[in-house]
Amino acid sequence: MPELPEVETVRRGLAHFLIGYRFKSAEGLHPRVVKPASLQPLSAVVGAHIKGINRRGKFLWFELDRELALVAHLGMSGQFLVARKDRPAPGHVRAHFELSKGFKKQELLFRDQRTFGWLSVEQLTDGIPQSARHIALDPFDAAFDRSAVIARMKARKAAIKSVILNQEIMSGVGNIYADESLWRAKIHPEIPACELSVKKIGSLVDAAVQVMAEAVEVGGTSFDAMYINVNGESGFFETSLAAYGQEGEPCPRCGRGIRRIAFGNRSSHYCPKCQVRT
DNA sequence: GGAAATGTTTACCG
DNA sequence: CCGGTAAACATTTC
Repeated sequence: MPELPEVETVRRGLAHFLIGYRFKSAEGLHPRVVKPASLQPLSAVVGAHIKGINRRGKFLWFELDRELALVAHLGMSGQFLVARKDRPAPGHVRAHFELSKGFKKQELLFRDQRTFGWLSVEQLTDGIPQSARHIALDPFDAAFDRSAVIARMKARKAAIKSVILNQEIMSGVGNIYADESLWRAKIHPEIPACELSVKKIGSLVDAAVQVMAEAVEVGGTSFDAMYINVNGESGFFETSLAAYGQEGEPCPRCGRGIRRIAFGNRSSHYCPKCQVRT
């Protein structure tokens, strides 16, 4: 379930287990796993040393000791698994990597049921891969400019929910955290952004940061040393969601039933009492 | 059988 | 050109 907190959890897991390792093999196992814009096949990373794992919004990349980076987007269902050879291979494995560091060996799998995720080999410009150049800073980036982002949001006529989801204004928020942030800030998802006060938009941005930070906390504890599932499943979803997926459940704040409405191809969930469209 | 599912890109329209 | 919406991508699960 990859939004920023899940991708960050994956990033931490990969960094924890793989920094310092060198790629020994790299193999795509599905015709669409390598993004068409990739400069090279996955084999271009063989021999490269992993210096770091970086992230912007929901984009992830392996920083290597060469010009190129291995970039990944998890799409809707992508996962990285640091697997063990003595365990059975799971289904839907789209790419396979072998790594080593001295005597130590690791096996990395990229799994993706729905195949909206991808991998690519790209050039970095100012440390950012080509495919993420248009993605705005996420709120955990040291250079994130809160008031500039709020001002850009305020200038939009579109519904606030599509504005908070716009990865070119602020990155990282997906459908789940959008609904949770709007619920926390008590904002109806369909209000045009320009009709909200700067203060109200500020409270929404703060709510997004807060809810995502809480999710990262929970997600960061889920590693299993034996069969390392670096997919960011956190347990956060079942226990802590106030609005998303809670249609008909009582609002944790006021007890009113959470309502679900259509939003493009998916849904918005909100409390009809706390989040009024004025 | 139908509906819905965490995301991004591209096409299209006004 | 811009902003905004809708569809497309594929598969599984409820």
